[in-house]
Amino acid sequence: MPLRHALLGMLSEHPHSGWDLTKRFEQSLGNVWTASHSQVYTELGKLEVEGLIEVVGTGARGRKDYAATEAGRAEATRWLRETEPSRSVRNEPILRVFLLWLLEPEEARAYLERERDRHAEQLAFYEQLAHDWPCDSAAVDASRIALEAGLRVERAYVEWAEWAAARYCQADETRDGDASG
Amino acid sequence: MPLRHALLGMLSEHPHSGWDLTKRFEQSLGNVWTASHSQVYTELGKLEVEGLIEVVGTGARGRKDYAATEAGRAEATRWLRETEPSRSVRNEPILRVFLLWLLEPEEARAYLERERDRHAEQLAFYEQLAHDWPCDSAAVDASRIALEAGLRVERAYVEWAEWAAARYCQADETRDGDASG
DNA sequence: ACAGGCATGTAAGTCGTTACATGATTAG
DNA sequence: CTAATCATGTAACGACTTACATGCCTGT
Repeated sequence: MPLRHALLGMLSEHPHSGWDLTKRFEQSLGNVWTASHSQVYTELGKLEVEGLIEVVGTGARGRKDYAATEAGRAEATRWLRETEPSRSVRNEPILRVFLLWLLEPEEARAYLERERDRHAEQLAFYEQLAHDWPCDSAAVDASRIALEAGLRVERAYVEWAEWAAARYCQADETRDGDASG
Repeated sequence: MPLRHALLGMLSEHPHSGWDLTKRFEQSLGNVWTASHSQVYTELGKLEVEGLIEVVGTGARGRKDYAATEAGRAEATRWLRETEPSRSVRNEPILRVFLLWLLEPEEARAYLERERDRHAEQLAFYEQLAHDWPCDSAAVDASRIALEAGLRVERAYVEWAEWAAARYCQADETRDGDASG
C-alpha cells in the first residue's frame, strides 16, 4: 500500500491537510506517484480510524491538519524495512513509443518533440528546485536525493527524445526533403 | 485504456498468445508497463468479443494465437492520435527514497546500493539487447527507440544511486569512521 | 458582487492484484 | 516418472478514476 505509506511519510515530516498532500502529489512527488484528492481524503479517513494519524489543527474552510502518530511513523518505518518495493510500473508516454510505427513518420516525430518539450520543462523546474534548495533536516536531505533522481532522469529523457526525433527527421527527410515543422 | 492498446499494438506487429504477451510484460516491456496473466487473458476475451482481435492459430496445450483485425489496428492508431498520454505514474522504488530519512543511515545506504545493483543489471540486459539488435521493420525501429529510452534512463539511475549512496556513506563515516560494507 | 482558489467529502464504475483452479507437454 | 515450463482461465478483493456535490475565504 504505497499511497498509505507516502501519506504517513509526509505526515511524519510535518502536518499537512488533505489539500496540501494532494498538491504535493501534483508537484514534486508527481513524477514518482500520483493520487487524486478523492483517494487522499478516503485514505486519510482510514488512517485516522486506525490511529496512525491524528488531527493536530484546524483552519479556515474546514481545513484539518493531520500529523502521524508514533504508531503511524513506526508503520512507515516497518514498511520500508520489511517489504520489497513493488516493481509494478506505469509509464504510458514510453509505452506509446512501442506503437509509434503505426503512425506516419511526421506524426511520430511530432510526438517525440512534444515529449522532449515536456521533459525540458520538467527538468527546468527541477533545476530551479535544486538551485533554491535549503540545507536543513534529514527529511529534506532524502527529498534532495529523490530530486536528484528526477533531475538526472529528466535530463536523460530530454537527450533521448532529441536523439529519437532526429531518427524520425531523417526518415521524413529521406521521403520529401522537407526539414520544416 | 493503455493495457488494451498495448495488446492491440503487439498484436498488430505479429500474432501472440496470451502467454507470449504476458512474457513480454515481464521482459522488455516490464520497465514501462506491467500486467499479470489474469489481466491479459481477461482483456483478450473482451477484445475478441469486440472484433478488435481474432484467433489466427492454435497450438499445443490449448494455445491460441491472436492477431489484431483491421478494426483493432485502426483503434490502436486512433488512440495514439486522438488521446493524450496519461501522466499517472507509479514508481515505488523512488517514492521510498522520500521516506529514507526514517531509517538509519546504514539502512538507507544499503537500500540505495540494492537499487544501484538492480539498475546495473537492467542496464546490462538492455545493452545486450541493443548489441544484438536486428535491423528490420518499422515496428522493430520503434522498439529500438523505446529500448534506447530504457538504456539511457537506467544509466542515469545507476549513476544517481552511486551518487546517493556516497552521500549516505559520508553521513555514516562522520558518525563512526567505518568505511566498510 | 464575483472569480478564483481553498477545502472537503461521497458514489459508481473500472482497473489491477492475488489467490484459486486446472491441465498438457517436454526434457531428463 | 517427475519436475519444469507452457498454457489458460475465474473469483474476490482492493486500488484508482471520474463524476457528483457542497461551500468558504480572499482579493478585486
